Amino acid sequence: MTAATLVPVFAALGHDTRWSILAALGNGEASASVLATTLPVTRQAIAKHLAILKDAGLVEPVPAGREVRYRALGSELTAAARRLEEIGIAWDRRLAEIKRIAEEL
Amino acid sequence: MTAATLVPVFAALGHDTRWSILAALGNGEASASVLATTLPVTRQAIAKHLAILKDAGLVEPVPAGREVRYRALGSELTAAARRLEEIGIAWDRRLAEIKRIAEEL
DNA sequence: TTTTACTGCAACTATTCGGTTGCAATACGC
DNA sequence: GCGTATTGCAACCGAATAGTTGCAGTAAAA
Repeated sequence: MTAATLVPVFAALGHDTRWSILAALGNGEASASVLATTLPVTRQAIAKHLAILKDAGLVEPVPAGREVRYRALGSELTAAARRLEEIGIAWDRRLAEIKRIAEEL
Repeated sequence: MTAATLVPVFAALGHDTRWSILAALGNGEASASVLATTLPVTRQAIAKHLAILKDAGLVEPVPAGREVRYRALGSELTAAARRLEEIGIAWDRRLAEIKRIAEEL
């Protein structure tokens, strides 16, 4: 996972409504119409969010008869998490190094 | 780290310019003015991004004489990464469970 | 003390984003 | 075949966002 693919993932995760959608999909696949019955926005708004989530690779369409269900994909999430953790550890390691040098003086 | 504090972190990470700033800070503390010499936006734009990053807890101001340097904090990043990984694993576990049930039929 | 460099605040602009309504197309159920 | 439910597309609107310029305040340096 490169940085170019990482940023859209975080952008997708940076909105409450999309977390609501992801949380709902955590209980199993659902179509935009079904999601619209429980969430306080219209089906079209949900469809847009699903497109964003799909482009980020966080969600996968599952055609089921005349409707299109969506499934939450955890793999992309864990991949992003790994990258995030690496970067965070690198920063803190640098901070610790600077602190160590400062205390030596 | 609760979901309410998690979403702003991802929103902050969902923009290229802010990643450029974070990458620059990864090489050590820097002020908005210094960052503006290398990045292709004005100091004021960088100052706004730094405020967003600070609110998300990703960055910390370090007053140094008449200037204000900023330091990248890895701790918030790793905390967010842990949460993300948990959620991703939970989703994939559910997917595997569904697949198992489907194969039993 | 005067100059200089750096920060902070405010106003303004253009674009993106989240959301809505309306309509066309299509595939299922009776 | 006919009605109905479901998706997809396009236009539109208001609010938020990313960016700019300009100016005032302030602290270091000469």
